[in-house]
Amino acid sequence: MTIQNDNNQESFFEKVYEVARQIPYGRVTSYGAIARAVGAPGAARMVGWAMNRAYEQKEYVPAHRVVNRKGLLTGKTHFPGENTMQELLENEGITVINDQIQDFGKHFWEPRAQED
DNA sequence: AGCCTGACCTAGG
DNA sequence: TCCTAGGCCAGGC
Repeated sequence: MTIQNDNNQESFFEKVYEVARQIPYGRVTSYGAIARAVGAPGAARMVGWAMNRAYEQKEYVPAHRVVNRKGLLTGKTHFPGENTMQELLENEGITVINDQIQDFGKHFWEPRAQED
């Protein structure tokens, strides 16, 4: 049975948050990857915006684990403080140099819509 | 109500 | 191979 029906009622943001919460500790993913996971391949920009509102969500959303496809911390400027995002990632064992995640492909985690 | 912007990505020249 | 343009959905002015 298709799971899409159940979750389809949830708005784009809700899906994004759900997927974002599934990002394992010490892993990172990209906006576009999440966009695909929620069924909106071209709406990568929206994902970033959803992350902007992530802090308003009841459940914690690891927005710091979401970067662009290059592995660059493009959203770090939107975090409180200066290197908050980088510090959070480094705290999880991810090396970040000059806003660039090292071994990005190694830490990359491809999300998938809740089909479990 | 219309135009512009935004934590991006893919495609075409 | 680098650069330019368009698309995506929602919110602000």
